[in-house]
Amino acid sequence: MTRTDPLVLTSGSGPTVDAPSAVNASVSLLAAVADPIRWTVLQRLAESQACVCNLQEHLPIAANLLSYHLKVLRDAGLVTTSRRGRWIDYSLADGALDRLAAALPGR
Amino acid sequence: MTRTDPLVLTSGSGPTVDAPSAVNASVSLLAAVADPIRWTVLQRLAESQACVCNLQEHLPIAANLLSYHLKVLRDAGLVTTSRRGRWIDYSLADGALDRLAAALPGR
DNA sequence: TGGCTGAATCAACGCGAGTTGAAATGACGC
DNA sequence: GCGTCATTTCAACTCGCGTTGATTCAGCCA
Repeated sequence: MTRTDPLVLTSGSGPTVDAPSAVNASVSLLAAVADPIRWTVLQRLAESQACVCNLQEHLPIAANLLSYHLKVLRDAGLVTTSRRGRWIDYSLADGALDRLAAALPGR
Repeated sequence: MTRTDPLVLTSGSGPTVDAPSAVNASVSLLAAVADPIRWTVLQRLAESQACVCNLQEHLPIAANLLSYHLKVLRDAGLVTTSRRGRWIDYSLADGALDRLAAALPGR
């Protein structure tokens, strides 16, 4: 199980910053990317937006499984959707790559 | 379960790059960071090296649990160790932050 | 309206990561 | 030698993520 309680940290210097919220935000963002399917989807969306059927052509997985992972990316705020007739286009959310880079430790 | 079989991708353009290995390398690297404890350890090691006992002062977790997460970071090649008398110092591996940045999708 | 397609949702299941407690290893001082 | 401290390893457990199959929803066309 991934830790759910606060995980209070005592920073050596400074007014005891309650890092947990910032840490958990970064970690949940990184966890959304730390999956081969979701990583591949983001990589592709970084090139250009695409509808689900288009993403599916390049991923040998069931449609509902892809839909599940797309929902994870949506919940993480990394991708946005727009319906185009019968299809739904997915694209990278504004600043998604910047948010990811900022979520890495050591900065 | 996280997918273990190849996950063959068909790239729309180019000579059908067998991305799996590159994808899995990036994903496993990101998975090592996508944990609050390991994220916090890396954040601290990015400031300066530290012995386990030092890390432990700032993390309200059992010693063996910290040791487990340090092993994960070691196996990921993100940290290195050096024994100093009775203590073991952990420090960021060379280029660890660069490797992490390069593991993000969209580049 | 009806049937068809693209996509999301629901209800399960299985396995593995994270956690725990106890035992083992290694290094120092007496 | 013995005892203690710092750290790792081992065995067992739990719980959640990823996966699956079936169902539901939304939009198009005849």
